Amino acid sequence: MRVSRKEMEKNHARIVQGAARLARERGIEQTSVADAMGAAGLKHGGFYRHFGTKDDLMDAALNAAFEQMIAELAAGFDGKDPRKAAADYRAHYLSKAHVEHPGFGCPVAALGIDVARGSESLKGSFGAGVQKTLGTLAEGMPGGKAERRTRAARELAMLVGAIVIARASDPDTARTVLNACRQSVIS
Amino acid sequence: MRVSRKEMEKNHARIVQGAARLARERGIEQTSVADAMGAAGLKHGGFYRHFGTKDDLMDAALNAAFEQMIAELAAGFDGKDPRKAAADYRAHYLSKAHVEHPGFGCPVAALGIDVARGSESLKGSFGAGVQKTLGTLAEGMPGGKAERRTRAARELAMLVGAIVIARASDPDTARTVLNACRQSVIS
DNA sequence: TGTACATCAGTGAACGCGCGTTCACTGATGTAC
DNA sequence: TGTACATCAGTGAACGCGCGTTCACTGATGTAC
Repeated sequence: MRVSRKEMEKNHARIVQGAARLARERGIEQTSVADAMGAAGLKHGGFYRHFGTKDDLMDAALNAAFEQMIAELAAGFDGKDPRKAAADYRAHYLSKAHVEHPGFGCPVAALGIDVARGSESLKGSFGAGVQKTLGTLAEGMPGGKAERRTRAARELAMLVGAIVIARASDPDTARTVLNACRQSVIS
Repeated sequence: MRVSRKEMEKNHARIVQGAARLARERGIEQTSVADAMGAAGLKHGGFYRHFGTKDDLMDAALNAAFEQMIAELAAGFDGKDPRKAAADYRAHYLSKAHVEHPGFGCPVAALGIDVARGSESLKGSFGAGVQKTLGTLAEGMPGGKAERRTRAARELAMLVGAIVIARASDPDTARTVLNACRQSVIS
């Protein structure tokens, strides 16, 4: 039966958060509308009171995942030495926990290939998220303004590639690549 | 009707090659058995004369994609200055053509996330492919033996991350990241 | 504030579709003599 | 080499299943007075 507007907004947020987690764990196509509704404690029938299509949900979920990551990243830089913050973020990003729990991790590493196969609108949201990430990460890089941004882009590419490879490989190969990237000098 | 053993082997190879291309373009789950058979000029009904399950086909397709990439990579190193070969490979890897045509490109960048969500056997094949790739790429890196391998792992991570981000982003963001990685010093 | 009615968030059944897999069948290939 | 038969690669129809989406219905919420 009908719920209050406040309750509905909470449900909406729970659907998006659930979809953001499930999509990062299983993939966009492998996360069904019923899965996302179920994660919010609802049945699938009411889905279209919240979203026009599954694509709309996944766009919202992608944005939510980026917001989460960027908030964490920004918190790490807040009032701290930017060089140290960048080094800490790398260690955190390349951690065993991040490799093993994509559902709460970086959407670039978890959903990049899915988004590449998706709609232009999804790619727009993804690109915007990447740009915001680079903006914060650049603070921790050495050099002038343009140089910092270039280095941030390189750093993000290495981090994303390392996680993608680690998740898709046997434990030995994963360890090799993660260790190699942990030792990389930020330059 | 029945075809000769030689014809059957050719069909088998065409199914695997077609699946290797389609999986890299659309993803493993998004490539149907009928699609792979169709790409080989066959109807879907005969599939199970060639493979036990769809998973078996995708394992073969993944191995074929790695073989292709490693053969290309090795050819680039054959009899040439290893430093120059590594630089050329990077330029080739980060090219517009590679971003736009995943079907003939690196399986790490095209299928990494799919494999991460797949079976352990798929991850074993993937890890082995990564190790072989690192072995060749290491020849073009500076330093001692262990150092070269570490640098190769970092280089591959950056290349893979750059392509994943470029494919999933708007053209502006893609260009930013690709250019940043092209300029990176091999160290 | 209290009442009467309209609204609409959520439910559960139903739809058409594409999927992986199975199977009876066909007829060219492979083999035994 | 030639013949007779067994084999089996490929075909097309069929299966059960899960998917995204639709819809009639329910009853609590929101609103007009």
